[in-house]
Amino acid sequence: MSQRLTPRKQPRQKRSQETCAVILEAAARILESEGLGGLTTNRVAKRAGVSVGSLYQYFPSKEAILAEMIRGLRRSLLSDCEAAAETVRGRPLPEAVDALVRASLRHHLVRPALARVLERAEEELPLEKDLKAIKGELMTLVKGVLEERDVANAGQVAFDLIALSHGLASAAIASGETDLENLFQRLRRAAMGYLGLQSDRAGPAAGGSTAV
Amino acid sequence: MSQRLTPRKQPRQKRSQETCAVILEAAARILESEGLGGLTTNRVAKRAGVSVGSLYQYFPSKEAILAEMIRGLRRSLLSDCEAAAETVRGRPLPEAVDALVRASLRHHLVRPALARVLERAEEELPLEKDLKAIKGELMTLVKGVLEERDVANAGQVAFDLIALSHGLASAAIASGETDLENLFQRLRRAAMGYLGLQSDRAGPAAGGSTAV
Amino acid sequence: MSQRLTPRKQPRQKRSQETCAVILEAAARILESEGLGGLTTNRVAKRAGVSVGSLYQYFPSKEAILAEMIRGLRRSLLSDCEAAAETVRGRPLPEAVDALVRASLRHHLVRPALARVLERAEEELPLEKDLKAIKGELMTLVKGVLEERDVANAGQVAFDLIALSHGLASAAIASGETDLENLFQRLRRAAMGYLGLQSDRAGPAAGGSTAV
Amino acid sequence: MSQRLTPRKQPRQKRSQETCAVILEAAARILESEGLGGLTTNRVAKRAGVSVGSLYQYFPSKEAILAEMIRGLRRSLLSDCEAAAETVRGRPLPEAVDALVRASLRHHLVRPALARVLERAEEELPLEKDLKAIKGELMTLVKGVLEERDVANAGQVAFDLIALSHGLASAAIASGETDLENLFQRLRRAAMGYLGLQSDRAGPAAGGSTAV
DNA sequence: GATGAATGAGAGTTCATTCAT
DNA sequence: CATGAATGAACTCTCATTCAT
Repeated sequence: MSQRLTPRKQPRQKRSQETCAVILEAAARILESEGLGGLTTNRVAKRAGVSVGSLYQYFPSKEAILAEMIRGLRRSLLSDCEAAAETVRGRPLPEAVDALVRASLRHHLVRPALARVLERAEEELPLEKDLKAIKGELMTLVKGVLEERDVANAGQVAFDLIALSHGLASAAIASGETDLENLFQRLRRAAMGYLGLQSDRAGPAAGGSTAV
Repeated sequence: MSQRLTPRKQPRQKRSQETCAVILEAAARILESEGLGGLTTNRVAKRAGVSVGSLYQYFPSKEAILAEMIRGLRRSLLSDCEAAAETVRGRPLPEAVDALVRASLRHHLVRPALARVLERAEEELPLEKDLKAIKGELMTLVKGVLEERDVANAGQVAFDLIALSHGLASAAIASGETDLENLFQRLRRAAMGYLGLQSDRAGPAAGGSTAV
Repeated sequence: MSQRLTPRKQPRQKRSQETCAVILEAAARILESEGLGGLTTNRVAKRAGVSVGSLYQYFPSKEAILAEMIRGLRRSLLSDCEAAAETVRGRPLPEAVDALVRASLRHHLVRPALARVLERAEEELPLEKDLKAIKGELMTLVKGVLEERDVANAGQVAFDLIALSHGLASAAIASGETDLENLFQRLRRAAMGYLGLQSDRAGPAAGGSTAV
Repeated sequence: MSQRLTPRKQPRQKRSQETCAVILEAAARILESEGLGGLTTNRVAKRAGVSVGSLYQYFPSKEAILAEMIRGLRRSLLSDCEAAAETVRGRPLPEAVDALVRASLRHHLVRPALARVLERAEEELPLEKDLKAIKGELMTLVKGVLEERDVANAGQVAFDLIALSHGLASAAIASGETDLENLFQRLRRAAMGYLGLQSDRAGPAAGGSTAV
C-alpha cells in the first residue's frame, strides 16, 4: 500500500541525469502555467520531450515527481539558510535574524508561482519521512542560531519565526509584490518585535512611521 | 468555458435552503475526512442523502460547491471581525488589535482541517470577484480600525498583520496546537512588535523571556 | 488490498438486471472468440453496447466479471447435478453414477470454448471463498450420493471421479468431439472401473472391444 | 503478423546455449512464483542477469520463451514415456500401463506449479505445429504400446488414458497431494477399469474397499 | 423537481519491443 | 554482440456531468 515517492533510479549516467532533470523542469513549467490540476504524466512527458515510459523509468508515480520537486526546493532553502547562518557566525542576534530572513525571502522570489503550488502539493501528499526530516533540519538550524545567542524557548521561537516569515512572504508574493527590500524591512519589524528587540528602523513600512 | 461558481438558484423556499445546507455539510465532512482529492459530486450527493441530479440543481458544478463553502467561511470570519471591531470601538490600538487577533484565531480553531483544505482549494480555483470582494472587505475593516487609531500606512499594515496572523495561526494549528491562549500571546507579540508597541507580556513565548 | 470480485450492485431493477446480463454475455462472446487475452473492459463495454462507466457500475473490476461468469457456470453445474441426484434417489450406485456423469458431461457441451477459458481464468484468479464453497458443495453432493450407497472412502472417491470426468471430458471436447453418447460410454467405463463395478458395455470405446 | 515462436538462432556455441538456458530458467522461476501474469520480458532478463536486448537475440518474442518451455516439458515427458515403454517391451498390458502411468505421474511432480502454468499458457498460445507434433508422438507411443498388446481401438483408448491420467493427476497435485504411490494406485484403478482389466488392489483408495 | 443509470473523455500506469551506443 | 534507455499503444478505472424516467 505504501508508495515510494523516491526516484526510481539514481541517475548515474549523464543521459539519465539529463532526462531526469528535463522531466522535472517540464513538470515545474506545467505547474507554473496550469497549476496542480494541469499536471498529468502524459503532459509532463510530452512537454519534456520524452515518452511516458521514460518518465516512469525515473519516477514510479506522478506523486514521486512532485515529491522530488518539493525535496529539491526544501533542500535548496535549507542549504541557503545554512550558508546564511555560516556568514553571521559569532555576530549578534539581530544580524543573524536579518541574514536568515533575507535568505528565506530570496527563496520565495525565485519561482514564486512554482513555490506556492509545491507548497499546496506538499499538504496533499502523504508526506514522507525524508521530507519531514528536511523541514526538521531547518527548524533545528534556526533553533541553533537562536540558542547560541541565548534566546529562551528557542524551539518555539524558531517555529514562530519561520511561520511568520512564511506567512508574510507568501501573502506578499501572492499579491504581486516584488520589492524584496521593502518586504524585508516589514518582515524584520515583525521578527524583531516578536523577539522583543528594538528594530533600528522607524516605522512598520518603508519610510512610514507609526503614531500611537 | 467560463463556469459560474455561484449557486444556481437563490434558495428562497425552506426546502431548498435545507437541501443546500445538507449538501454543503456533506461536502465539508468529506473534505475533512478524505481531503480535496476525495471530494466527488457523487460522493457528496450520497453523503448528503440526495441524488446527484438534485445536487446539480443547486450547484452548477463541483467547483461551485467549493466556492460556496469558501464564501461561507470568509463571510463568517468577516462578520466575526466586524463584531470584534464593534466591541472595541473607541478603545486604544493594543486593545483593538487584541480583539481582532482573537477573533481571527478563534476562526482557525472551529474546523481546522476544513479551513486548511478550503484555503488550498481557494488557491486552485479561479477565484471569483465576490470572493475577492470579501477578502477586500476584511482588509478594509482592519485598515479602518488602524486608521481610526492614527496608524500610518494603514493599508500596508493591515495587509501585513493579516498575513502574519494567518501564517502563524495556520502553522500552529497544522502542527496540532490547541492552546488558543498560548498561541494568542505569541501572535500578539509579533503584531505588537510589528506595530512598534510595547507588548505587556515579558517574553516571546508563554511565560518565557528573551535575553539579548 | 483484497479486491471484491462480487458485483457492485444487486440488480434489483429490471433495467439494471438487463445491463448486467448484457455485459456478461458480451464478455462471454469475447472470451469465446478472442480468448482470455482479448478480454478488456473497453471491449466488453463496446460489445455490450454500454459505456465503460456503466460496466464499472455493475462490476468493480475486470476480474469481477470473470468471477461472476465462473460463479454462474459453477452454480449451474451444481444445480444440474443436484437435480440429477434427485432423480436417482434410492436407485443403485451404477445408475446414480450414470446420472451424475451425464449431467456433468452435458455441461461441458453447452459452450465448450467458454467453459475452457473460464476454467483457465479460475486458476489465475485469486479464487474467492464463495467460489470455493460452490466447488465444495459439488464434492459434498457426490460424496453424499456415494455414501448413501455404502461406498467406502467416499470423499476421496468423489474427488477422483470428478477429476477423471473433468479430465476426459475437457480433453475430448477440446479435440472437437461432439458425440455425447460415445463420450459418455467411455467415461462410464472409467468410472465404473475405478469403482470396481462391472460395466455393462462390452468395450472401452463405442462398439469396440478390448482384448486382453 | 504471424510470429515465429521458435528460437531465433540455433544456439551452436556454448555461450549461446548457456544464455538460452539461463533465460528459460529465469522465466520458469518467475512463472512459479508470480504466475503467468508476472512474466514480463524485462523481468525475465533481469532475473536471468542479461539485458532485454540479449533476451531478444535468443527469443523473438515473449511467446517464444513460453513456447520453448512448453516444448521442453513435452519433450521430456515424451522421452520419459519412451524410456518407460522400452523397459516394459514384451511385458503384458497391465505392466505396460503401470509403467506409463508412473512415468507420467512422476512428471507432474517435478515442478508442479510450473507444469500447471505452462499448461494454461499452452492453451492461450496459438499452438504451433511442432508442439502438436510432440503431443501426437505421445499418443502414437501409447497407441503403439496398446496395439502391441492387442487392445482394440487403440487410438481412442490411448487418448482416453492420457486424458484420464492428466485429469486426475493435475487435480490431485493442484489440491496439494504429494503421495505419489497413493495417487498411482488410484489412477491405476481407473485405467485398469477403463481397460476392463482386473486391478490387483482391493479398493479405489489407499487401503479402502468398495462395497456395492 | 427528483432520481440515479448512463456517459465517455481522460487519468495513471505497464510492458513488449526497438535501436543508438 | 551486449546493453538498457527509450518508446508508445493499450489497459484499467474514475468522475463530472447529463437526461430519460
